[in-house]
Amino acid sequence: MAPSPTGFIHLGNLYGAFVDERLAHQSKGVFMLRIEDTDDKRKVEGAIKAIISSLEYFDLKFDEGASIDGAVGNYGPYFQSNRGEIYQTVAKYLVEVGRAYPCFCTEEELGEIRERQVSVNVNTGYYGKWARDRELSLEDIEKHLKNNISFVIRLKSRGNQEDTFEISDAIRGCLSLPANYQDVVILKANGIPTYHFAHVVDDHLMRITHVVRGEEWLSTLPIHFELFRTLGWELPVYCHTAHLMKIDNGVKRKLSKRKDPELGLEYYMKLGYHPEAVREYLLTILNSNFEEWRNESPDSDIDNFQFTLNKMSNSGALFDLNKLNDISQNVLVKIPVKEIYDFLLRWAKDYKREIVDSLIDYKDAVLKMLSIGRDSDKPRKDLIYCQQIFEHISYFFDDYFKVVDKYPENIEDAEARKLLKAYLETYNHGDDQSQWFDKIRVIATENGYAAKPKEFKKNPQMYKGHVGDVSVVIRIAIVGRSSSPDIWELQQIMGEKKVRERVQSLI
RNA sequence: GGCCCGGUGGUCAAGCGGUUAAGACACGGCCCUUUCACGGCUGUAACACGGGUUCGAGUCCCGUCCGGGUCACCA
Repeated sequence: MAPSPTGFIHLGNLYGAFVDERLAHQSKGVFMLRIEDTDDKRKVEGAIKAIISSLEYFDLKFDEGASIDGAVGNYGPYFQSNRGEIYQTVAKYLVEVGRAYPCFCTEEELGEIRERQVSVNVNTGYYGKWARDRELSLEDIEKHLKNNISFVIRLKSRGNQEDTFEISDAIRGCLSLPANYQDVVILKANGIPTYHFAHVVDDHLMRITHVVRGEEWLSTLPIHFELFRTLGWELPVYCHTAHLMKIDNGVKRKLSKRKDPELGLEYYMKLGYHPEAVREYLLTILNSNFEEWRNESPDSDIDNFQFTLNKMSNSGALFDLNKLNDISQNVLVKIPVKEIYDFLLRWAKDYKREIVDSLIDYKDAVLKMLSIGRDSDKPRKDLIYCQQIFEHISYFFDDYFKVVDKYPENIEDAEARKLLKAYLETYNHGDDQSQWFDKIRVIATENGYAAKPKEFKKNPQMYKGHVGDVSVVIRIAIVGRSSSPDIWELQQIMGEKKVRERVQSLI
C-alpha cells in the first residue's frame, strides 16, 4: 500500500488496503507500506502514525515498509522523500539515452502554449511541436543552467495521438487505451518525482507484483505504460478498483472526504463499529461471492475466504449503512459477550468517558444485559455498534433511565396506576419466569383484560385489552420504554430494590 | 468539450447465447410471541433506450441516453 500522508485515512484507502493485504497474504507475498510524500505542500503532520494505527485497528498489519519506529525490510527507503537519489539516477539515465530532457518553461509560458492550443482547437499539453524545449541544444541547456533557470525533467514521448495499445487489468479485463503522447514531467523543479515516475521506479525496484488503485488512475495508465516500456521493465499486474459512491439528492457520486463523514474511518470508530464488522462489510462489497461463502461457512475465519480479483465489481458501489448494520449484528452475535464488554469499555474510554465508571462498577450487570437472549439457537441480534449498544442497555443505569414511551392508548394514567399497584402487591422477586408471568395474567384478568392475545382478538368487545397491554405498562415502569427484551430477566439483573422503586415512582 | 470506464429490482449483486432472470440488505404481509428483537413462511420490485447479428440476446456488435472518472511541476 502506498498512501500519501495528506490527511486522515478513509474508507476508500481501507478498501484498497484490504485488497492489497488479501492478495499478498493469500499468495504468501509481502504486504508493505510505502509513504508517497512527494508533495510537500500537502503533507500533514502525524498522518503516517494515523495511517498505521487506523489500519491496525482494522487488523491490517504490514510485513514490510514504513513503520512507527523506523523501517522494516530490504527494499527501502520506504519514504519517497528519502529516495531522491534513486529517481535522479533513473531520470539521468533517461536523459542520457535521449528519452527525457530538461524543460525550462515557466508556468506563464505553459499557459501561453495552452491558450494557443485552445485557439487552434488542438489537444492541450506539452507534446510534439508544442514542446518548446524538446530539442534544445546542449549549448542552450548549459546556458540556461548557468543562469540558474529552474527546470523540470520531461519524458520524451514516442507516442502518437492516434496510437492505441492493449493492456490487461486484473479487474476490468482487456483494455484498449490511447497511447501516451505527452511529454509528462517526471522530475519536478525541486528534484522530486511526480507520482507517475515514482510509481514506476519504486514499484519496479521494490518488486511490486500488483498495483491496486482507484479507477481515477485509469486515465494516466498510458503514461505508466510508456514509462515501463521506455525503461525496459516488466509491467506489474494492474488492478483498478471502482469507487465507493453515495447518493446525494438523487445523484450518485463519489464519496467525498469533505462532504461525507462516513468516508472517514473516524466515523466508525466514534460510533463504535467493531473492526470485524467493517472488515466483513468491506469484503462483501469487495468480492461478490463473499456473502455466499459466508453463508456456507458461517464460522470460518475471514482469512479462509479465497479472494479473487475477477470477482471484484467494476462499477461503483453505493455505500450502504443498512447492510453494514445487518452485517454488524451478525458479526457481534458470534463474539463472546465478554469480548463485547471489553470492546465497549475501550470504546467508552475513547469516545464516551462519562460512562466508563458505570460500565466498570456494574460490569456483571452489563454482561448479563448483553447476554439476554443470546444463547439460544435463534439468538437475539440486538447489538450493532457501541453507541447503539449503550443506548440499548442505558435504562439499567439510573442516571440514564427515563420514561420515554406512553402507555397504550386504551389505558389511562389512573388505570395504569391501578395495574402497577396490583403488580407491586403481588411481586415476588424470587418467582421464576412462569410464576411471575402467571401473576400478570391474573392481574390482567381481574382488571378486565384477556389473559391471552388470541382471546382478545376473538372477542375484542369483551375486554379492555389483553395481557400484552398490561405488560407494556409494567415494561414502561421498569425500563421506560414500550419495547425491550424480556422483563423478568431484566428485573433479575436490576435487583428487587430498583424494580420496586421504579414501579412505585409511577403510582 | 476530448478521452477512458461503467449501466440487471430502492441498494449490493449472480448470470458468460437457451434459466419460471439466483441470493443478500431494505420495505410489506402472515406465523411464532406479553412488547421489541430473533426465527420461519411469503409478497412487491430489475436487464436504460433504439437498431442490428442469431432459430434464439441481459449476455455479441453499432448508435443514443444516463452516470462516473480524467485532462497539473496533486496524488
